[in-house]
Amino acid sequence: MRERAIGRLTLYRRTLRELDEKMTHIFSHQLAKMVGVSAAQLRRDLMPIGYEGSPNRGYEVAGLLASLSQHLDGPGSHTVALIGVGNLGRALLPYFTARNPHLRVIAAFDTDPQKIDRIICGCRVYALERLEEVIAAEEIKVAILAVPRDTAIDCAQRAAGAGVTGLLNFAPIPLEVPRQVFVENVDLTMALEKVNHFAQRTVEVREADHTTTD
Amino acid sequence: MRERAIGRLTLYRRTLRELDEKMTHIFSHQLAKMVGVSAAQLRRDLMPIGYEGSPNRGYEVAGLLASLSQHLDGPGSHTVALIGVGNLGRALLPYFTARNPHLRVIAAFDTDPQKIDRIICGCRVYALERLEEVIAAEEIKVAILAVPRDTAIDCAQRAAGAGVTGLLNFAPIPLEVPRQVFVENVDLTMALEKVNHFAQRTVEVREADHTTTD
DNA sequence: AGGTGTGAAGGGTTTCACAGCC
DNA sequence: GGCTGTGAAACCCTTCACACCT
Repeated sequence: MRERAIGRLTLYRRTLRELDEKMTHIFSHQLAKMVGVSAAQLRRDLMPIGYEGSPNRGYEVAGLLASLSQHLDGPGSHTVALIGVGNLGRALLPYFTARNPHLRVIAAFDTDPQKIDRIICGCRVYALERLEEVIAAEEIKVAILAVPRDTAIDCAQRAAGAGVTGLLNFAPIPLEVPRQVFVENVDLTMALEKVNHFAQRTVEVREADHTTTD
Repeated sequence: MRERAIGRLTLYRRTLRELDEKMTHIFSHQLAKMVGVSAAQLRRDLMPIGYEGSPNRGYEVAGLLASLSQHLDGPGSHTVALIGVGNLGRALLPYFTARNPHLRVIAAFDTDPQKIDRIICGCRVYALERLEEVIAAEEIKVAILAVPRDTAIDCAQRAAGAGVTGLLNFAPIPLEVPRQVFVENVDLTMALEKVNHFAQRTVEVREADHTTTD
């Protein structure tokens, strides 16, 4: 399915999980508003998963939830590795652990001897050398890459070699992995600079408005 | 300009900054590869900023850098506020501080009395009540929102009311701000679940490949 | 020959608008 | 009447292809 739409499906699921057992049915425009999309878009996103609502009751919450989970989750293990337990990694660990019991970070890797073999947020930190060994043994398919830029490409290749097929990459550098490995880049600095650009533009627009309003 | 392209312009600038004084000229395909985009896309992204390269030398690094900065940065202050110094916020502070000397986080806000009035990474933490006061006094236009979901909408509105025109939002909820305020949403849980989905799909594809290859 | 700038084509995503249904 | 599912249109973004330049 379309890349963008998959992301939104996870938002629908997340919202529905909290609604479950508070209400049994929901209309597209209600759910859409909670997620921040248009009703038309929600309905279109739902089309490929084949779950149908009824015109006068909307969607059955439990049923839609089940259908979404079936399409979003594969048959796999739903375990995740965290590569790099630095400043950012150490924050991501509790972040994901607290939020999503369905996707569990079960192994972390770092080079710092101070961190190796410690357990952080219920997750053991291994020496980076053991990356392939642990990922293969645990059959981990998803890795979060939060290492310094210089080592990111190497780490990504090693993870892919050990069986990882999905990477959430925080390093600001293009990875080089086999075609079938899915990479989602999150570039926080880019995001902040983008916000700054449009924020500055708004200032100009406001000032322009002032001159025309005066 | 187009939303996506602006993001990439920041990547070109970041890369060029490191190249500066190591080489004086660069071709589109070289820079494009470093950033992870196609050469055609880079040239198209550069079109609106009006900086022209020469066919046999490419782009002059210093000149392009200056031109990019002129278009990306407005006339404003380039200061940022961090709202919410919890698990994620405490990581973002050193992250941005270490990376980007041009955009400085100069004020943070939290409700935890333990944190208030302390200085973290050179940034003072204020009581959340003083949000409007400090943002207005410092003329901050950009804020990073890293508060719990329940308080995000309120914080965003207060920030916008105090003069913020750009928000980098980590809370998984749609904000409600005036039209002219630019919002960039970063939903880490969505990103991870998206990766998981495609990672699982790849497993299936691989297995399908196996059956056809056998 | 091997670059750049750009019109035109292509592909993906979102919105519109409406038939069909309860 | 007000909802759903969906073809069609609109929009945005990326790639192609090529004239032009050195």
